[in-house]
Amino acid sequence: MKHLLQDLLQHSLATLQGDGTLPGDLEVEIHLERTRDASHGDFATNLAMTLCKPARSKPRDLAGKLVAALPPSEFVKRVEIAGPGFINFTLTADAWHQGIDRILEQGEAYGRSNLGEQLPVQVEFVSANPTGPLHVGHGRGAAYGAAVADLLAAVGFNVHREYYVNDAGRQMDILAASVYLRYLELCGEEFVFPSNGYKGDYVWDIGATLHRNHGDAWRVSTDELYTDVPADAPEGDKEAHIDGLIARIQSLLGPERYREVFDAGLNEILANIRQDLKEFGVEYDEWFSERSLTEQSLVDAAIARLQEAGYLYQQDGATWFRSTDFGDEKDRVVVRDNGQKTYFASDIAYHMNKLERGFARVIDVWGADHHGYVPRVKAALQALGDDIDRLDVLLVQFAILYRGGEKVQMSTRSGEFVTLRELRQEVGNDAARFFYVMRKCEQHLDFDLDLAKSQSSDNPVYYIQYAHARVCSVLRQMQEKGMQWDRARGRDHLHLLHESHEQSLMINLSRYPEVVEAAALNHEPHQLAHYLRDLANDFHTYYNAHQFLVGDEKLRDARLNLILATRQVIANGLGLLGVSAPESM
RNA sequence: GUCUCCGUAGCUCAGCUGGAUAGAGCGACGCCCUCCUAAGGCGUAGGUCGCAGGUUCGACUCCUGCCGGGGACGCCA
Repeated sequence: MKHLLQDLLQHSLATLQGDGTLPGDLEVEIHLERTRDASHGDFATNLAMTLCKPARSKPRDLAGKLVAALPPSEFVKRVEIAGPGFINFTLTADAWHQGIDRILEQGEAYGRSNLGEQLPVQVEFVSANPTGPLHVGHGRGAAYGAAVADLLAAVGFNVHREYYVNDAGRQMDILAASVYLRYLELCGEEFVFPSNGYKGDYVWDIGATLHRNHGDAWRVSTDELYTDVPADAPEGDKEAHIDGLIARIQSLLGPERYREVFDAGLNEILANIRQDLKEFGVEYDEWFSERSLTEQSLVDAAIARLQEAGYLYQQDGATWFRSTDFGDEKDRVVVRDNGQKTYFASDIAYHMNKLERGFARVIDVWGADHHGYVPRVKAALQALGDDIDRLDVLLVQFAILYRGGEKVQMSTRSGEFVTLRELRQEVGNDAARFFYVMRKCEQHLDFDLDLAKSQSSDNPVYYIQYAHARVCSVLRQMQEKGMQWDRARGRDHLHLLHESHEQSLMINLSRYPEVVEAAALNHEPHQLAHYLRDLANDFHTYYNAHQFLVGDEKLRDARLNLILATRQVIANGLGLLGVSAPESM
């Protein structure tokens, strides 16, 4: 409907450009908005106000000319010029009625479009290190990333969902060492577990599996293990301690056995993460291995390209990237003085690879704590001659859990954090998915566990789902009463719907495609969440005010068409957010 | 210190990329089922949009500077 009016205005503009009222080379975006006040009609545009300068005419005069040049349309009931120069459109009842019919006609496809023209877009999200289970912070990235991806797909982009698996690097070595130490403990060795090691119970479990498979065959004595290993904190340096242990374990086990320990941890935890996300309704097209970058020498290739471009230099034994040339605060190390490449180096290679894969747009969903990281990644891509406008980094703030009005304390230290799985078990997938995307991503999220669990209208998820279930319930009642719904009869009598509740429901239903479009293009699923709440409110109000299963079958079917259309839109909208639409509650 | 996000009703937040008289929910108060789920609905009260400038026909929205709060600033990943 919005696009139709925009087309009409486009014609009008072309006419005025043709007769010289407006400059012919003018490129204008027609801004059309829903009116807040019914006395201003249904849609309004400020076109005449924005164009009065190039037209060198008064806004209201120009508005008059624009209106005069509008092609006629069966859906436009009235066009008025108001205020400083707004052009207000009032649509005919037919226009709204056709909208209802289109929803029933299109069903699940209602709200989808081909705006994206199947342009390939990559959305990379979650990408948590496989060093432990996903926690509630990752959950927000998962729900948000999945919703953004689904929204983009809904408006016609060819979306590629990807998880970057950090299966290389020091943190994974620390995990491997932690697993092996737990294994040694099961063999009967006694020592103080490193302060920097991973202490979660899951590390025990992996160590136990290792012990089951190999018995004491891979055991080494504590004395042997700690030879030449620097002391741990507080006397010594915890980083040097863990690095020393890793090196010692690597040499004692040899490459093959070490790799098995390493992979035991990696595979177990990654499998857990995949299962968790799958149960959360989050699916990926690709799990991209960091290790594969190294194996294909892509990291070396990236460093070589930066070298050729002249942006690398040596200092203090390390290799630095001159990111300050591109606005970063300071230069960054890509190869450490010990010869190890930094995480940043593989990230350059990864992003280079992403762009080479031909995505028109690459979207990274990161935790907001990585925000300082954005300039250096963009700097690297710029140095490599890539178009950094193809990369969007969306930063997601952490979620803070509240229970009984109190903040739930969490710390990643010593494994004391709430996992995503625990959250899902406590409040359910639907509430978790919805609550996570209720707020703008860059905003701190106060996640009220009690509210998420409550089955009342206070809880927006239940409120919306209940609207859906109520429509289903009406249909069940209809059948019990032996009534039949005839969609065509309903369609032919939509003109009987003249209650104000019916009108506002129809108007809101017609907004849905616009909401999906805006939510997708702005990467703001919360817009859809708020819309659905509003729509459900319209429905509940209507439900309370009027009986649907009335004796007059013409009116009854018209009303059923309207509420079935409502059900469809709620189901479609919830679906895009990964929330179910139950038939009964 | 630098960067970044935030500041709108008592609380939690919207505000459609600059529009017309600033909106919801919760909480408070007062109401509504011989009726398709009261897991619902209606009404009332509640605001110097942090402060001060600027940009213009027009600012909650954009710019600058303050004030207040969260977060980030490693040869970690």
